[in-house]
Amino acid sequence: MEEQKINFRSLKASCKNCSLVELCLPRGLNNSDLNSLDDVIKQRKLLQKNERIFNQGEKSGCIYAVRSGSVKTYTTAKNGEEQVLGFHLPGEILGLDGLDNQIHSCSGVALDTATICELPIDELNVLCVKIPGLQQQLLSLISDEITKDHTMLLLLARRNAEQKLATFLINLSGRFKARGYSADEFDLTMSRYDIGNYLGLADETISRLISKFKENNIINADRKKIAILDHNKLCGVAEGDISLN
Amino acid sequence: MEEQKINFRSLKASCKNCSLVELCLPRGLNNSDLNSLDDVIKQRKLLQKNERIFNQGEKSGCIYAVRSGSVKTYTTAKNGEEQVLGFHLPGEILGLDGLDNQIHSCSGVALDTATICELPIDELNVLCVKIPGLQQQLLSLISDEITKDHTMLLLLARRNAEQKLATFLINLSGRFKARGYSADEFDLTMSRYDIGNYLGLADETISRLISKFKENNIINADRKKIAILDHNKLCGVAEGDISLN
DNA sequence: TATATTTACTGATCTAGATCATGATAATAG
DNA sequence: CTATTATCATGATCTAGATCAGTAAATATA
Repeated sequence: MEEQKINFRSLKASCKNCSLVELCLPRGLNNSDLNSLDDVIKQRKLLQKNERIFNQGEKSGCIYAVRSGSVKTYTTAKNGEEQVLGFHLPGEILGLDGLDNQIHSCSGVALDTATICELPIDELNVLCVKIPGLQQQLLSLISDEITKDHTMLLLLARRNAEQKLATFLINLSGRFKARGYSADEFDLTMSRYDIGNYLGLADETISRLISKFKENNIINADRKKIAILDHNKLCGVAEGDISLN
Repeated sequence: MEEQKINFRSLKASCKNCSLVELCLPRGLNNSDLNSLDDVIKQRKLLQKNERIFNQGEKSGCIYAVRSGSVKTYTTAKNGEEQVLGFHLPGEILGLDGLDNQIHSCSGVALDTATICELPIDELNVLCVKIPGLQQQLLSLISDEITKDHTMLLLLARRNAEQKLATFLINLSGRFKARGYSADEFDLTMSRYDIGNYLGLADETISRLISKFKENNIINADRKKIAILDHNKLCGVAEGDISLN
């Protein structure tokens, strides 16, 4: 009974026929290498909203790829308060902070119904020796992660609320586009509170800014539904070239 | 003439007899592995204050270890403004954002007279296959870097000015201690401006806070000279348990 | 279907920290 | 040794965004 439940939740899918092959870890690998990678992937899990993928303080021995849905990662401070570290879309990798196979310093949780691929680090390392392209791809992911964090430090330290939210929306838009979705119309899976937490702002500020962007005909928004009406202007706000009334 | 100058600046030193062996990349390697690592290290450079180690937008093909002195890393935004990403003490590694052997997304500059070890990434990768301990150590450094960045995101997004500066001082103190220096008395090599930039604060705020910490007998400070008088209280401020008048 | 709970929006008020300004001290250059 | 420049400290003022408060709409639960 228990086992059947687990089987039901592990999906039969492979990197080889995954549409994310050009965005995700397997990028650039040939067919035979893809098969080796598929052998290593422990299972693909279907997660419901708010289900955890991995937990801060625990050793999972895996990194994770989002296959569908969306995920947020966050750290919990000593006093219990949370800091959202990122939102992750299909094809994006999370859990790199545990890549030395030690405990994770953050947690990952599904923001909606999501499918996750688990990649055991030990087996991945063995495979990296055999497949140089995989090693390269992994290094590239690490560098990207560090660079992304640095960009975020700049955003948090030097930008005002308008710039932060505009940058956030432009970034999301670009990532949706890269995945074949509309760059101008999309649904947010995270709450205003999560966005505010991520950007170092109060959730009220996020609401107010969304209203302000609407008044200025830069975006349209109805709760989670977002439409970008004027991409250039939004970029102007993000860069600080335009300051709204 | 030119060549002689370069020779003069490259120092004869090896990981094997470096006092930082237990803090730096070679941690945990045996003597024979240390020799292999020494063979890979391109050169050790002596840098004067304000000399660059690597530049944002350039491909250096190396990661770097601080052997003596101190270093800051920073990104430069499109509009030219800088964001300090970190200050680096002896035994610490920088340049991991270029580990995929692509261009660096930040720059590194000496804060005072410093010695730097250059580690060519390609050769390091080859060596990692031969020396599993080195691979493990490198992964550990990467995970630490990502975790450190995440901690910094939390600090920037959720902490007030007092907490930020107190956390900064405690962190520095601990890193000095780990290197065999006094945890309670040390010299800052960076300016108030750099500290403020790093913590997302104005330099005036840093000056004011240092004065406030002095008034509360938590620290003593005379320009760059810092003495921590009450470590517990400083921790209390960092945690937000104590709020100063 | 009714009720409770969460999420989003908006107004009023407050304050932490930015900004502007000035002087003092230290480091550096000439 | 003196002049110049960078760094640091501190006062006065201002404001972006937090906090507090209340309502409305959507979602979840009974």
